[in-house]
Amino acid sequence: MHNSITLENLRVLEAIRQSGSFAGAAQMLHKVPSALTYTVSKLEDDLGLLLFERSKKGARLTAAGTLLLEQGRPILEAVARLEESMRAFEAGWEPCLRIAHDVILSTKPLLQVVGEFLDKELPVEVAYDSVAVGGGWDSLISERCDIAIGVSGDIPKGEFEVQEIGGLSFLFAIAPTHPLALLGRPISAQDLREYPSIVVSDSSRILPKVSTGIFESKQTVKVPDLASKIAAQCMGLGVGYLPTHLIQDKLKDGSLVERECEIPRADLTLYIAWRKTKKGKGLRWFVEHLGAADWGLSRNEG
Amino acid sequence: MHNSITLENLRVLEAIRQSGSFAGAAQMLHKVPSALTYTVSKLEDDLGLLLFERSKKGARLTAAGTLLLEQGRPILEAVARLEESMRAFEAGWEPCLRIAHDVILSTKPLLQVVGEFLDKELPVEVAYDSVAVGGGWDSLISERCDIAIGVSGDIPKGEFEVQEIGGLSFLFAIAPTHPLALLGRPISAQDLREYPSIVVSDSSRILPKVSTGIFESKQTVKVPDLASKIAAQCMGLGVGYLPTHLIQDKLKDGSLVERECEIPRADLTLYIAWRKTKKGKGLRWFVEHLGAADWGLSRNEG
DNA sequence: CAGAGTTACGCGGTACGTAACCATA
DNA sequence: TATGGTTACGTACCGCGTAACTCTG
Repeated sequence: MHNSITLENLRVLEAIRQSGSFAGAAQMLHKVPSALTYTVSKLEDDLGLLLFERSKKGARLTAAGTLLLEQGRPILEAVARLEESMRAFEAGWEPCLRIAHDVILSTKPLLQVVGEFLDKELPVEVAYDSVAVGGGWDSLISERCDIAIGVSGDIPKGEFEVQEIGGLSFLFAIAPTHPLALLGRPISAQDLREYPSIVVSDSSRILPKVSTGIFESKQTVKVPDLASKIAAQCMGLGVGYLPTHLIQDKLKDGSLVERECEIPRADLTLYIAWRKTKKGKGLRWFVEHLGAADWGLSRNEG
Repeated sequence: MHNSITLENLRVLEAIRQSGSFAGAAQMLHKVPSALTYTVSKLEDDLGLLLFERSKKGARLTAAGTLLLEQGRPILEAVARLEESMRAFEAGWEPCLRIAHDVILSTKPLLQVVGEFLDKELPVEVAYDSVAVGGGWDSLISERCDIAIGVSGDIPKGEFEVQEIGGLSFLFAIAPTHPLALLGRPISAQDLREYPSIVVSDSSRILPKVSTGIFESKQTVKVPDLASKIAAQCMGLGVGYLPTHLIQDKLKDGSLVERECEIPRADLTLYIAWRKTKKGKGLRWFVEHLGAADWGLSRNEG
């Protein structure tokens, strides 16, 4: 009476319902009709309910049978998904892959790669999160992600592996109406002190704070992300270096103009990074495809 | 390799996880440890994955085991619910009970009874729907509900059973500012023709339309439900009979006043109705409790 | 040695195949 | 007679209990 419902039972019921007869279901399941008679009869008197109306022309579900299968079908589907999950896990596909994406990079290439991955219809859940400039290492170290895209600078030694995805250069770009744009000569440190700078807040929680783009300015405006910084500089709120690849269109339509600045901003090499211990196929696949994606950066190779 | 996951397997895994050891789980399941070793080992090499890290102090789930059980636990719960459903069905509780509630009645007693029923924690889904005045029979006949509350008039013969819940009387009640309120004498049919009537639209789809409260008026305003009709008459938009029990407060605070009208409106006896063929315990229970509820109607009995 | 897990072995039940039987179109 | 369901019966396997072994605290 207890635990009489098994997955095999449900599969048998479902097969009978689908084919409309015990005989048809027996074929589907590579069994003989008498086996199904046995199984169904046993279940029926375990439950104390008739599940099929038998006729000489086939079998149809009773109300009880319908109720059972209506709730049973989703269970079978869940089990099928679970089996698929386990097969994938056995084949080396991790059940979940978390990607941290530095906002300094466009999301388009990432989304494209994610889309390609989803086409494989694997039971691998992909989660991605945008992190502030420089937040990738932090996310990786604190195990909030498995892959960080767009990390740079010193590589925390030992447990991580990296792959270069390109170089990032900066331009000192400001609104054409800004006083510094009209200067007519290279901008000096002295000039900079006279005007506010726009600074992206660093949301890194573990690594020491690395302020990117801080000049010695009399005022600074903190903004949450690079898009805001670009917007702020377009409005002439302040000045600062911006990643070349993100402001091509702004330079073209004149929202921003490039100026020479005496305080240089070193080029940055960006990487994808992940833990050496993680060896899932999903991670491999993503490292490979993210590495080959076009992030709009300068590349040394090819 | 296929269909290696069974409910019994999952139950065993869950017991081991809970107790933290094969020995403890064996006790829980009234089995011997070797049985679990057998079961788990078999599953493990069916899946090709280690599910537990065995130590001399117990057993802990591996990543694979965690994945399996994380998806497996909801499946076990679903099966438990399913078994409960079947037990209830076997005991005579139908899986779903649909109640049609005539808007002429307050929902409060209904909700109270539904609340009591839910306290029994049976796997019976209760659905209720409000139907327009007189829509109960229609809903019942077309199998859109199992119980109709507040039906009246002729009883479609044969296949239905009914139980009286009380009588419904009507008052000719209108806004105190309405010209007919100031008439100073009983209102005649002639008087009525001079002013708009408020009529509740009948949403009945199968039975012939029975217009409730249609006078021969030069104008009629169709409203979707009784609440709207009351509101409309309070605003002086028109006149008509209203159920006594629904306008007690309006009469008390003076939003409506009662007037005598020469065109009478017969009292109505209201019933609960259901199909004779339906014999579920839920239906029984609801008929009994809905019949005993206080609908604010006049009762003949005790 | 107490308590964990595993292995070897034997038994009982049960799910299933074979086969014979019955009923309908 | 072709098709579908049931019953009777024999069997193979599988899950489980018994028992002996191993390892740690």
